[in-house]
Amino acid sequence: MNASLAARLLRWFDQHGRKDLPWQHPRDAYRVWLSEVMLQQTQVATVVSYFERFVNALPTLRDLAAADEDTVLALWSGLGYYRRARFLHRAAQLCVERHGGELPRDFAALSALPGIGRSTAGAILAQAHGLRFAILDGNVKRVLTRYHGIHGHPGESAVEKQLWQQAEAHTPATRIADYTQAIMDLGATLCTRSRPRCEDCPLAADCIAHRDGLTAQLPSRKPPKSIPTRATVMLILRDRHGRVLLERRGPQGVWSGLWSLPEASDPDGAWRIAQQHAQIDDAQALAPFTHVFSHYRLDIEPLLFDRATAQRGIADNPQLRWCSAGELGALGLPAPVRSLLLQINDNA
DNA sequence: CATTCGTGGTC
DNA sequence: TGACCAAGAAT
Repeated sequence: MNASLAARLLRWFDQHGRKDLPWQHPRDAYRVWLSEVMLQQTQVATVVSYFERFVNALPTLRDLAAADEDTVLALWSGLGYYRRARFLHRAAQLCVERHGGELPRDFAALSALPGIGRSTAGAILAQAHGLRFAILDGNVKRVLTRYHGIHGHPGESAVEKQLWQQAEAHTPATRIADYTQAIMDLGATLCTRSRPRCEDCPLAADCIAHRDGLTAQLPSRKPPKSIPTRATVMLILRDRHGRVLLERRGPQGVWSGLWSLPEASDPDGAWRIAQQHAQIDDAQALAPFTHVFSHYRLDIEPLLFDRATAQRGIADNPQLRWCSAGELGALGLPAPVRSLLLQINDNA
């Protein structure tokens, strides 16, 4: 009989696991939490630089709680899923109000905080405090569906329930933090979605998918669904000093809370809106492009109104601001908007 | 339970 | 080059 899955994973981890990730040194609750939230639906290679910049600017939970939202969103800008940043910020403030400025060590209190679900709460308790809680992220799902030969998309509740059950069952009594890291490392480095390196895997001996040649079929794909296409005109109002008019987006919907360009549904509407904000004489259509979200694609037509003169009264509206190129770095901007404005500035 | 949240890399 | 998807959670 083979040694337990956990024992084999830990032995493998001691030799091949990742031990230099920036959130592992030091491995305190705040840093683990921040890393776990950044890593939701986001790969390690993308997160590392964001993480280092974030903890450098806001080294402690109290620093985060005391920061203003623009600072937090600017640090998050480009990472996507901006609701994560707003939840993170709010959760930090709740910790100061209710938990003495620290993350609670209690599962219920932890997972009651915004942005912390079952898996993230388990990861924090396991990695920061060595408590026996399971995680179930994409890596663990991939490892367990293959190891146990579980069919059906992991998003289905019945499948997910089964996976949680296995995740709990495999979690050992000791070395919880290492085990948690080990199973994620296995999924990230060996048990990858395409071309898994089963020849190096410590679990291959009794892995059902490996035995039956099903590693390419598991985990089961999400049933395909077509996504709609939407269209928008983005207004680039630029004054004689090169400043551009930005508008803060509302709390709901995509890019919530970020600074973006004013939008219209068509060029005529764009002219109307432009004239509300500034005196303008001409518009120049820039090259349209498409931005793809996970649930729809957005066709963007940028319209440049150059040499605009700001109307009076805009200063009264806190959701509007004229911004120089140098100020953009301190603001949270959607990735395509930041890219667009950089191009404009390069050509001007 | 299905939808809504970004972005960049991979094949 | 376009479809797919990666350390999920909230509603």
